[in-house]
Amino acid sequence: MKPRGGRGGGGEQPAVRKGPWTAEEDEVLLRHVREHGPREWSSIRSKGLLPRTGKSCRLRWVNKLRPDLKTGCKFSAEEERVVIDLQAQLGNKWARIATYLPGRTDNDVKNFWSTRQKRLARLLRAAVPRRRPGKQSGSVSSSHAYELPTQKDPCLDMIPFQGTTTPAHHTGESSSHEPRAANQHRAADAPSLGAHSLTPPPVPLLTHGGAGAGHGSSSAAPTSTALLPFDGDYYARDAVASVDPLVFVDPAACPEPLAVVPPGTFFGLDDDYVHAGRVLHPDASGVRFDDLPPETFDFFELPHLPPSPSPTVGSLS
DNA sequence: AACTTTTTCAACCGCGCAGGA
DNA sequence: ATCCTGCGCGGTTGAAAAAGT
Repeated sequence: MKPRGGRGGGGEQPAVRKGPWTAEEDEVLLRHVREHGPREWSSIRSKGLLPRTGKSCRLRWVNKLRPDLKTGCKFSAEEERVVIDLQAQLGNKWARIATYLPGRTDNDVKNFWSTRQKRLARLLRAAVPRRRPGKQSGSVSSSHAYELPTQKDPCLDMIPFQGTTTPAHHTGESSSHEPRAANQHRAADAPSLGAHSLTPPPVPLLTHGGAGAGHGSSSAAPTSTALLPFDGDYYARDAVASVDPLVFVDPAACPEPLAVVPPGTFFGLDDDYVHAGRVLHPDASGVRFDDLPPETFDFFELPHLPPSPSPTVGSLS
């Protein structure tokens, strides 16, 4: 990464430096925080401690130097679930979502989400050319039993994390994931949340159209709402095992299935999908309906969905 | 081994809000 | 009431690293 060209700073202050931080700069910043706390960012430059803007200093602290950060570890299954659920409820309120994830920053969450979106979009795009829009209702792939999801399709209620919840799933199996503990400890930090895990107050989760949900369309009145318990691991892993499946998993992040989409829930998955990228197979990357941007579903000719609303989240905002 | 593609992550930018003058 | 300043947030960019061919 080459340093990006800086602009001249104003007045007598040294030119603003941009680009990667050096260890020396980090040290200066840390010292400042030690002495003054994580504030007065602007004074760092005005005092000539660093040729960095206050914003830059704050960002560096928040994203890299804070002592409580989880660095270098991928999002766990639990964290993924939290992000996905909260994104569906809050929209792209990354900072807010990050408060539910100890050791994660808004930048982490943002990056995680956008990576996911890109990956999923790419996967679907790779698959789309096989079918042209229009005309072929229900003909996703005649050689497969899968059906196109429609907004009314109850299958959509099977969208992972939302419809697959079963009370019986809570087996503690997932407790092997360290994030559980993390979330528990965080619960105390999130006053607006209830006690269990991150447990936000019951908020209607969108249970249809991953398309909408994926865009933080919390204000888009869900056609059906399910007040899910927001249980620590409502991945229905147990149920998962009994359903066949397209178990979408990110093997790197989670050794266990995250969720399952029974046949027919998704779309005609054929070899192309597999070829397109490690998906749709028990060892595939995490793919969930509600991850997908609406445009991803254009191809399915879903009824027109309202534009992604601003995340007016009733009980969480 | 070399090259290409994809993913990850650090950092910047612009905007909006809040608080103080 | 208005302006200014600092801060925080969300979106975006681009380099480095990893994975794939």
